[in-house]
Amino acid sequence: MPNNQFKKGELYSFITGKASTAIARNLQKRFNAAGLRITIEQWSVLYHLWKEDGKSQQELCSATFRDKPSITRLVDNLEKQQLVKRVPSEADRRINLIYLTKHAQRLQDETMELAEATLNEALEGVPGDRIDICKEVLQIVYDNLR
Amino acid sequence: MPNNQFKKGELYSFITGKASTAIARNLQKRFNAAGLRITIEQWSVLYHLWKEDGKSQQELCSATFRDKPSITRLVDNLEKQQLVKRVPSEADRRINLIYLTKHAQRLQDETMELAEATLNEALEGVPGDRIDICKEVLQIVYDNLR
DNA sequence: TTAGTTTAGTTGTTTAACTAACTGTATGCC
DNA sequence: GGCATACAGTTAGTTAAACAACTAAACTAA
Repeated sequence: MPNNQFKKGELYSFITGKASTAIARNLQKRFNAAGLRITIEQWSVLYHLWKEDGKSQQELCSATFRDKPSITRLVDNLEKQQLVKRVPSEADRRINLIYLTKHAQRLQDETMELAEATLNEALEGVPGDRIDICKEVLQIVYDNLR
Repeated sequence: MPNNQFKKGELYSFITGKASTAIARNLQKRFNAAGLRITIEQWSVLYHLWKEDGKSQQELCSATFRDKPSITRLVDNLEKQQLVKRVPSEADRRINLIYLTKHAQRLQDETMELAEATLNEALEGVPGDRIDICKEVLQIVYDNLR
């Protein structure tokens, strides 16, 4: 059966992403309260560098689902805050490799704990198997539209 | 059982809302392709006015989950494009009531069809009962954090 | 009635997203 | 080698979000 049987009223929240907006705001507040002067968008870049340092800007584009100008400016701002450093690739001089500074390395544990706290608050009362289904649906949505 | 049993890897997508970003971009492209010069954010304001015309800016804040400055500027831009009109309330002169113009009324059917098309594409292959669960989880997340 | 408070909306500043146009480097092909 | 093309990243301009500070109107309580 086709799935245009969802009701019109459901349309809005899916499109506007109220849930993920609420999550992002909650985490940003936690960062602010902890005196961390980084934005969620900056954190999302650091997140992928913590997983693997020295990614190119292009790789950060794919990883964070952002376009090139967005990454240029995020890296600009992260560099101003001395959290990352652009290093031209030896092999291909078009490429910048982005490396974490010591300062940014130290942010990992604290911010990941805050992120987990936000998710625990967000998902309170939701059984694990429902979270899994939700996650799977969102992954399919992402794959369908990418 | 507590639900901090979700794996770290799941953390990122929930927070960054990649799925809703993908949905919004897809719908924006459909608007552009149809020659409609409105943003998703503007559409989200119109959406609530189509449901009930003449809302105050404050009511639009709650409905769209945006803050007051955001609504001020969205209404500014919608007014520039002759899509809405600010009308000072007779009863309380602090309040602006926002009314759709004829032009905006005509946009409803076309944009709603495009939004449904986006959601059909996004949710292709997802059984209806899984969509329901996903929607419920996102609603709980929103309620938990609001 | 008037002083203090709340409410509705606006303005200013910084950060980010999107599009388009641009620079510089690498690659592929003849 | 030289030219076309593709690729990595930057710059410019518009729209939007978050936060703080502000104006004006309405309410409250002495």
